[in-house]
Amino acid sequence: MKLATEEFDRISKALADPQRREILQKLVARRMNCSDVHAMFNVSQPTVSHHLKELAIAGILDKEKQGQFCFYQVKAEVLSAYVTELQRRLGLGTITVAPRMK
Amino acid sequence: MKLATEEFDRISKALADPQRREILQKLVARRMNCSDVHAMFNVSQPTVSHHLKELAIAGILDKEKQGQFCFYQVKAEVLSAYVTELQRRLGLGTITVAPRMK
DNA sequence: AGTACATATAGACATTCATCAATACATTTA
DNA sequence: TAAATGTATTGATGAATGTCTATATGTACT
Repeated sequence: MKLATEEFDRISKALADPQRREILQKLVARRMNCSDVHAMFNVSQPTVSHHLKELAIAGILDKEKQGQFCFYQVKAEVLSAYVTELQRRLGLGTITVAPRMK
Repeated sequence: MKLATEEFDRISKALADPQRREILQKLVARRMNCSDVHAMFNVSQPTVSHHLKELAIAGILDKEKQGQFCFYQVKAEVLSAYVTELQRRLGLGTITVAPRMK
């Protein structure tokens, strides 16, 4: 999977905010809905919703609505592609391992 | 080499700006001084200087003064450590290859 | 000394952005 | 239908930031 420069930059920006990065890390561990995430951090629900949206727009989260809940899930292939592209741009070895199963 | 969370976040931020990222990529190819970099982009010299400083503060550039020139060089071990830490946080395989020789 | 060149700093400005309170929208349940 | 719950949107606000011009600092050369 190849990332265009705009997608790459979008992901870089999405990862640049510590709060958003931490939210993402929680979602790496397990798929969750918005209020689950909200319960884990000291930010308001709209802020969580906003961060999840940014991550989804960047293409690294999948959004799945189930009734009144909205589950967010990491798109491991995109993250993997991002790291690969990052390595390439940084002149590092490009051996990237397939994402862990969950 | 292990990166603390603050260092990790600092690097993430440093990579988040497209202009700065492009400057970094040029420096991956070869060590350069400020005006060399400046000649490659349509931004002012102070802006280039600022970006180089940010990259240096983040720990991914080495600054070496030679007479009136100031050479900047990529610190490949730090970049490598960053990618490794990123993979870890994203739940991706952590096999990271040693940086290319130049 | 004085000029030219390389780089950094200071200060200003516009834009982006993380955050919040308030509210709207949607869905479930009593 | 009404209340409760989950999520998204709106609008505001303060802080961070990328960029510039002008200037300072430092170094080399004549």
